[in-house]
Amino acid sequence: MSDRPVRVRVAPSPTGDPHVGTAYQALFNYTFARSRAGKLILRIEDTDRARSTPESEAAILESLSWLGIEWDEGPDVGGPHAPYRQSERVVIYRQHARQLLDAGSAYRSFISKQALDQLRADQREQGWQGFFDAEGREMSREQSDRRADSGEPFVIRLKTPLDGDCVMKDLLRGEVSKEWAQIDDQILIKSDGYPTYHLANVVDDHLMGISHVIRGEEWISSLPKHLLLYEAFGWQPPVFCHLPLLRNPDKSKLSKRKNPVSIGYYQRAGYLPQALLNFLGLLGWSMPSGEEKFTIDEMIAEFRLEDVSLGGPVFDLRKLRWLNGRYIREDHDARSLRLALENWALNATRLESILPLAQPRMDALSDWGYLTAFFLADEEPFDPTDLKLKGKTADELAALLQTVIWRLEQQRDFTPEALQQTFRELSDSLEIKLRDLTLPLYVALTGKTASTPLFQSMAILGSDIVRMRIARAVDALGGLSSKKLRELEKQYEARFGTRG
RNA sequence: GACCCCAUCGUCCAGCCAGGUCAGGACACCAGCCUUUCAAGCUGGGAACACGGGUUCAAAUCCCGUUGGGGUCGCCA
Repeated sequence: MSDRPVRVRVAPSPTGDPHVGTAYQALFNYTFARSRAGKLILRIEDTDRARSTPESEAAILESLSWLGIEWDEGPDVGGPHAPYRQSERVVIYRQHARQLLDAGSAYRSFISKQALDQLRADQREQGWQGFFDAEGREMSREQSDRRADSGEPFVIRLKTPLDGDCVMKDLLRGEVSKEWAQIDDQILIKSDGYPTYHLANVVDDHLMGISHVIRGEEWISSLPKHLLLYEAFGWQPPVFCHLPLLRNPDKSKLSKRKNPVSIGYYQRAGYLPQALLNFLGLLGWSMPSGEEKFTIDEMIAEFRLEDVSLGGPVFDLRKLRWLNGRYIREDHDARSLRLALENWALNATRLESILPLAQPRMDALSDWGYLTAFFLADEEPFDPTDLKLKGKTADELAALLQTVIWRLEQQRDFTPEALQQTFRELSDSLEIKLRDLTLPLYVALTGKTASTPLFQSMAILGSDIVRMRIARAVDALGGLSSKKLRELEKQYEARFGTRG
């Protein structure tokens, strides 16, 4: 299988902000592909039709391009295996699911979602770790067809062995084995007719000729299901390589609650794409020479997949900042730095969007600097004692600001009008006067109690920086315990529906 | 909780696979130098093989156990 042409893929799910974890996976896939004269395929895994959005997909492509990751095939550039968006390949998955049904490797399950919980609990009680639908497994094909034809809702499940071991091979870990009894009969086709990740990724990886699946460690526990699918189809599986997961400073899986994770944030905060990519390359891998500053091409020249280390690396912002500083100091003269600055934010368009907000507050041209500096910053320092809301304790305000962050996470349209609308609704439903609600936000966002108009300023700052600054305000107020957070989340969902 | 993965300075890595130099580099931290200040730069410093058993003349390196961390246990990916 090592003779096969190298074809790897990065397969993000367009369900939110472009994530640095995606960039990390993309970098290693890209580097591996280039080092082996192979191809990188970008595939959009949008089979979760409730959460996938075109905006998110566009943002992901844009972020990866910004970083300098180049893919050879993808939804935007096409390729011999188009389409590269899973929502456009549903027919293919259904055909393959049918094939599995015919072969007896999968079965229809007619259990309702409610009954499912009970059944699962029962099986657990009997000491069964996986899950299977005995009725569905036994059901004759005729009966199964009849019930399906009559319009009864169903899912298609993979028929997993009830005993024995599954022996898997991981490029970095060697052989890993797991009891089949631990593995549930994975749903392949959901009741909405869309495939789950497990089916879609195996079918696509095969059809697209993927030679190596390089993905996050979180997938290792579902590898048996994937392997079983390859076997059921009679396909040769690719080489699997699970990369460690990026971590928060407390070692938990990198999450937006504890660390900025959106690529867009790093862009807006003034990090250079080369530096961010270089930094990501330092996590789990190093140059043989020990040099820590390197270009992607230099990395490609030295990269060997088997050299990746397995400890979950902490995403250390301080080191990223240092590296970024080296790029700024070592790779630029005044002219090219000016260009970088213009490219980043110091350009006519951005300035002309900011200026109308400052103009009414300017008596001299020199007022411009202090009035608008916060537009061009990452963090904006504020006086924590300014962070208050009439009749609310610090804890209550923290909770309130967290609610605002969640609400903003769902805000696709970040125009002043849309933001105003959102905040009016927020103020109504929280029964807080809009004036009062916005005051702490001025402090968090602009560093001052009085500044340029909030919603217009927010629109210019952009969602990533806005949410980060509010999150920092929450921290400044003492933060929220995880218990408190869970409570708050419940209240939030009761009030505004489920969050992303 | 069950299963799986992982384990070198606070953090990121090198060393491990082919046991044998004071365990090396970087970030951060501290000190000094340079300097009109602050950075940057330079020099130096403190800082780790999780623990316990084996195997061996010899273990960070190989094996087992313990502990710790992480992941998974969805009609999310």
